[in-house]
Amino acid sequence: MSRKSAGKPPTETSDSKSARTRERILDAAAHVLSRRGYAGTRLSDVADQAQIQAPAIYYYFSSREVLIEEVMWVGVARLREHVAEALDALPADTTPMERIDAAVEEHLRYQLAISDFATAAIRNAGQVPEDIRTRQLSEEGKYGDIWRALIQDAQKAGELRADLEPRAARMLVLGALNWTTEWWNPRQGSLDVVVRTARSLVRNGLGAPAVQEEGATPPSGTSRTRRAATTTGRTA
Amino acid sequence: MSRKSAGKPPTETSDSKSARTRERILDAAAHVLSRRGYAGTRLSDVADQAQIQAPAIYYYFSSREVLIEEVMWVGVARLREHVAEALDALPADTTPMERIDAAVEEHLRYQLAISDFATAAIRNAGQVPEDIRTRQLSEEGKYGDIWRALIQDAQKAGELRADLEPRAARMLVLGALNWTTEWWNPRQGSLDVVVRTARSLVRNGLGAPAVQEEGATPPSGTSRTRRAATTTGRTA
DNA sequence: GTCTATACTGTGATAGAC
DNA sequence: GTCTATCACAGTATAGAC
Repeated sequence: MSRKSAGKPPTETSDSKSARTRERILDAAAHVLSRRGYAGTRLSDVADQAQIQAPAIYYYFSSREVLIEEVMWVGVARLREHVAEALDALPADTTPMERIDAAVEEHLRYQLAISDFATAAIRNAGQVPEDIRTRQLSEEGKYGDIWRALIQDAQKAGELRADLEPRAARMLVLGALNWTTEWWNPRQGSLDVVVRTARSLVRNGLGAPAVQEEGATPPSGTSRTRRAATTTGRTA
Repeated sequence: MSRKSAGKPPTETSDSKSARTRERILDAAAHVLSRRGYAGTRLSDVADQAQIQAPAIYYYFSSREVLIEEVMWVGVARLREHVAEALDALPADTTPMERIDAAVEEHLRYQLAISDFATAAIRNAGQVPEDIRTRQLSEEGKYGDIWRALIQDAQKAGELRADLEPRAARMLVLGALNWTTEWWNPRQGSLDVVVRTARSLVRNGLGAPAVQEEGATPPSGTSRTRRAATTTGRTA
């Protein structure tokens, strides 16, 4: 909310050519930022990637810093919105552990879909200047809150193993998920396999052994697992 | 192995003043590299941190790139050596899952102890130039091999849950561990708690439920857990 | 071994044409 | 809206004093 773009940026959220160019610059910046890092991100490279000339960037973003900050922000904010919506769409009687299961899947699929933004935000979190970092931390905090609640609910329901410290458990799980951008590659193994393994790892890592309800969340098949646990019950 | 340092670097591995200065520069470079990133690492900042003047760096390292590459290399290599030695010290009858348990603990404790080097290697893995990256990947591969073997052994022994894809499981676990440098802070919760939570998470996440052998690896107490599973059996 | 002084290169940002 | 031209500055690397 309240991106502090310069003074002239064209009618935001419109679908004009201008808005599309702006989005192209943002995509290009995410691409460069994720591979070259904060200090290594040159506007000339962003411009090349976006197929415009460097000075044109200043028409849409008031400075290099503002552009980079928006990329980092988008990386976390879109992920949070996506996961939050998916969780809201779950039926009311979904158990805490099933909700965690769904969050793992949605986080992974979305993060790997917008991997340039996610990777940019992840890799550069600790390398940006203080002022960007402060605002970024508050955005990351919002996403962390979602997971804090998920785990707290599981704990209250007695579904969380007792020897786990909630904060450490949460960060370890998020670490496992975030790290996927560093090694997963669409050409090297299917996404479904990663999702299935991650769900299993997290569910069994956090939860008390077994006690599987009927039909709820079977050990999952292979590919069509997708929205098994998340949207299935929508009609129920 | 075979660091390609310039032409004059003083009698390596000696404990001369020269060798100590070299180590100070390396530490300083790790410090700066982990917070500023590859492109943002300025030799003047490294020099400030090491309490020398910038040009003095060139007496010990032939170029900025060589210095940075050595930092990245040290980050992974020392971790690998540490974990490998700890695993070798385990008694011969240690079960595969107990070995994984020990590896988790050793990885965490060592990584967080040399966090500047580890963080530098982790954050910049995807941002360094192609040639450094290539050599770095081979070093990371060696460490990955250790974990590949650990998980393969567990699989052969039937201790690994069947719905886990070995490679994905390995990378997810390593991600959870690596990511700790991003959030763990000595002043914010004890290391023992993190280690205990991580061990529990991984053991239950990877392994078949329960089937706890007598006395082997109890759910662990609180702090003195340290070398419980790792060195205990040294005499056995 | 370490410092002072300096050459050289590359990049962020702006002014102003089209 | 986008480009050409240009400025100012930061940072690597080296030569050479001590």
